Amino acid sequence: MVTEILKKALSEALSSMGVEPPVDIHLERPARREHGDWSSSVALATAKNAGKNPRELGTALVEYLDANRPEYVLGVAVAGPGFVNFTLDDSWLHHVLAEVASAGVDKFARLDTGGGQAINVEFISANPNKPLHAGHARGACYGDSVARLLDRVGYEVTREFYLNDRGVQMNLFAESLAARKRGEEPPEGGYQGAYITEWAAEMPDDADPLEWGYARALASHKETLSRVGIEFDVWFSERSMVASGVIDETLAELAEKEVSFVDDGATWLRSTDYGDDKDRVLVKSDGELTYLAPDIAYHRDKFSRFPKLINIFGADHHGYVVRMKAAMQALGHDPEDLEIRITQLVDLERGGETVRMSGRAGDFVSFDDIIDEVGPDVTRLMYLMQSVDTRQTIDLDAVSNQAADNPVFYVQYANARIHSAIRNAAEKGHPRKPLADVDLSVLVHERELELLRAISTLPETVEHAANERSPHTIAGWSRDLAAAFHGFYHDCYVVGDDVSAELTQARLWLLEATLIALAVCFDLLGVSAPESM
RNA sequence: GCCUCCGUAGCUCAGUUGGAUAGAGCAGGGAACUUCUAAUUCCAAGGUCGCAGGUUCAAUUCCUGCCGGAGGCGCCA
Repeated sequence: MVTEILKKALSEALSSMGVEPPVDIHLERPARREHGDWSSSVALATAKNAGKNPRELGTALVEYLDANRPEYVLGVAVAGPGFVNFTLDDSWLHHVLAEVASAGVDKFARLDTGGGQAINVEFISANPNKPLHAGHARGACYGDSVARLLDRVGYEVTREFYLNDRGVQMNLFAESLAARKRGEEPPEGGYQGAYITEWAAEMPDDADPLEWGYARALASHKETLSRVGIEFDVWFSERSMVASGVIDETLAELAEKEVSFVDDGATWLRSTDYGDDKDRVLVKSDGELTYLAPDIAYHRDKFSRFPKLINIFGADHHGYVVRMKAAMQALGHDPEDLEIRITQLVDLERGGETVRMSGRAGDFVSFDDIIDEVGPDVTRLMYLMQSVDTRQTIDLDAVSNQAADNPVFYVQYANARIHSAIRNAAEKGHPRKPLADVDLSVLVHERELELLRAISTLPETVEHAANERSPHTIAGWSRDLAAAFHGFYHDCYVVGDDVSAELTQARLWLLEATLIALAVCFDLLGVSAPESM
């Protein structure tokens, strides 16, 4: 990689003048083209320790590098307060193209920063007593895409869904189903949604409402998730922990480590010792478990299976973060190994009017409703376009009615256009030749180079997105790539009277590299890559 | 009161370990199709990066305080 060449050259230049090079020399792509292809602020960063003026150090670096030109470097200049700017021969981009084309979708922008470490990503974990609703959708799309990113950078990823399949909520659910089955109203505090009535009608007369309802809800979850390409590796049952006794084991361990205590007839977790603002009840004075006890047992179990856990929660569960980390620390785990990501809430609007997520009758906008309305690809993309740190407002009319203005279509349209151009070239007698037989150096149009520059940034973008758990970075990048492609497509014909056969071949490979980059993005985002639209 | 997130163009949002003249989309203004999909492209316009301090050669970015918005703080889950 050219960045390695430049870093090495900078390091040598610093050493030659007696300055200790930093461990990681920072290279960046200047925002402005006149600042060259690559830039380093290393002179600014090291000047102080070297006891030199940044600009003078930068000038000295440039003199050395000018006399000892690294590969690809056409020119090197000092600018501003001491930036060292490199201008490269276009051939570096031709080499990028060759590398991308030979790597293909599987290998391009696939990294090994994870080193094969096992990692567990738990997300959604909605109660198995109702269909998934709109509130689950953001966490679902985000969690799955984070898992895809981690997989791409070399982690062994397990997607896990925790099922709260016992307790008060499940009993109320069963009673509500049974009541509807008898043609009665659900009990006090029961579930009022229309889906209860629908499911009750499906339920056989001799079915156990709890077991049947549980299975029905689970099937509903799986069906909805499969529509947007989400599959879980593990569905972990809370009940299974009661059966296996690990909840009691966990409580015993907490007691043994003296991080729990009994007061007022209840058992408490001494979470204030670990930064919580109050201690939390594990076992109520009536002997019933709080939600916390099984949850701690569950995370204890996950740690027995994985060295690293990621949980994705909605904003309404953020209070849970401190106490769960406290519990894990109390059990002897490094709280850093339990990473909890919070997704902020989503407001749905229709024509500027807020859509109520759940009404008095217990009805709500379901995840399925959204997929029905805008389709799976738009659903995923609209949730992934934006950082989960910000509250999101989605106008369903805007994303469905004005589909033409939707970024999803903009990016997918690029994919379709590429396939169209390839088909056209083949029909006009220009099947693509093997890469080795094609001269890529004929790609000199600014649009071509711009597209190649864009493609070249995908590996670092994937690495960043994975590290930051930020799929929206990929969504934004794919938009930029599509823009670079559309610009190229507009100005550069692949086949035409003014286009030589050699140039057609080189451009066909440029299309191939663009397809590869798009395919990587589509995979990470979980959307489809249409060959025509 | 405490905790989390947010505050950047008219609107929705990016902004990569702090970097050069802060970027996109949409809306609004002006252009471009005899050839591969105009679901496109190009040009112009649009900014007190909430406010005030601090650290730094350099702050939208880091720190502190304040203002504003959202959410959470139960022997509910």
